[in-house]
Amino acid sequence: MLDIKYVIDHLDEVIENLSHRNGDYNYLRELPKLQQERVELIQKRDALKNARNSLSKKIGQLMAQGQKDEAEAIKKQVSDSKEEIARDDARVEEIDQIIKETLLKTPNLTDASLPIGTDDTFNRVEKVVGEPTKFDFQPRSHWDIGVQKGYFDFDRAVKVAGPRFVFYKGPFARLERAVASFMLDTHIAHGYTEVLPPYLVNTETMTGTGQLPKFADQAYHVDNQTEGNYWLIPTAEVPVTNLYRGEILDGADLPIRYTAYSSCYRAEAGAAGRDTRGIIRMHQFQKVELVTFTKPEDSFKELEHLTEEAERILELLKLPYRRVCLSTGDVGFNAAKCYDLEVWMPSYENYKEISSCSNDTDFQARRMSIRFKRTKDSKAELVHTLNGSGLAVGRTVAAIIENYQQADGTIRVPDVLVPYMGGMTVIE
RNA sequence: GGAGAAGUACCCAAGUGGUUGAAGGGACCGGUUUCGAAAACCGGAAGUAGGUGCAAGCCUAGCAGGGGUUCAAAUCCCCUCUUCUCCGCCA
Repeated sequence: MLDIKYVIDHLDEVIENLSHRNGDYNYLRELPKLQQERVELIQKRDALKNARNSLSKKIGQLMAQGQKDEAEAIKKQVSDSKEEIARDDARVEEIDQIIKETLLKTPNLTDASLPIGTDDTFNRVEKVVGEPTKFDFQPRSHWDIGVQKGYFDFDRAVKVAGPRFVFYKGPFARLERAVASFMLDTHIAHGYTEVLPPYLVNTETMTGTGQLPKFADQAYHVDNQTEGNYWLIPTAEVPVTNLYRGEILDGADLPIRYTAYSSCYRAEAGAAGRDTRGIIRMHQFQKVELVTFTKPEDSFKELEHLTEEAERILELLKLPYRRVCLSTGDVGFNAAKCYDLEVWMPSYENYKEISSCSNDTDFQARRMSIRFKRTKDSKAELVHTLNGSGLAVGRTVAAIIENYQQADGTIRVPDVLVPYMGGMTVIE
């Protein structure tokens, strides 16, 4: 959520910035009028309330002195303002609601360092690590390999759940678990604290990180008849970032760095026909997430730190990848700046997104009211929040299967994963 | 799921209709004492949001959340949430 005062004071600049994301944000021009009406009403109403409060106090005193008649006379006077106060209260509340709804559906401002453009073709490749894997045989896709070996079962997943679900079996199930453990262990060795969050969260939480109200169609809603009204998390970012919703942190504790493994649930509405083969785009997938809370002046530096932490996984797994800075038209709703990490995927003969690392500046923090104090006596300021995949586990497994496949149909286990596979060096 | 109890500021806690935004502790800050510390004693400040002002300050809201009664609500009424205890069920 943007700051109402900032939006009003920099209206043209804000609309100009947002226009680089695509879409029309001229509705923000309604805000100054609303805000003005709001302030005028508040001033008028507060004056009425002030008069009422002091008269009421006087009534108390008169009653205590036994001057009943005079008290009665004042009572009448106070009653008269009641209706007007109630009317003003209602209108202020109404305006607050409109302002809030307007701001909640408005995305974050993008940082000046982003390439300006309408879509992903304007994204800027910032670095390329390793080279596309070369094979002296015809490489196969991870789904061909998995289905043929019986380690991926898509057909029965359709029966049991539906399309875009999968059963992992045998060594592939173990590989998924190994990859997740390896990622977590790596991150905690670099100062991230492991968190195991709830997979179901409430509506306030989903609103705090920006999934609601605008993207309800992307989330699964779980509504039990007798108890509970929950949303399945689309990423661990949601519960973990909401950890400190409504709190004031000690500035000395920042940055706070968390890593969390979770399953993630996404409706993938509007993705029909995209990535339909394999395990690239599932309704449920596993991900290891990185979440950081920082002071405002540190967040862009922290974005580099967090992205490098995610890259570390790819480097240790010796997977070819590149880092891309998303353009203004491709960057997510919450983010001021976002790097995608893309892994080389032989079946696509291209790089495929495997991590998305964002600096959300104070956008989520303002929605959630997460603040910090530099010292005990200083004013509370909004923190900056960041998050990134470190990494998507399923896509990492797919990348390993494809990049580490061998001519005889077996798959070599990356060295760093061997201990996690119980010493197994090759998946037969 | 059933039955009870409770939710007041950083923590404990008094307060059942009228100068109570809130007694009293603790923690915190300053001081006395001490080589220094602890303890004790003295003193002090106190959070949040909105409005206004250069500022000091002033006004409004706020005692789990939301409604209601009243001239006036932490205090009375209704609903919701959460926590605790006992029973039941459960990985």
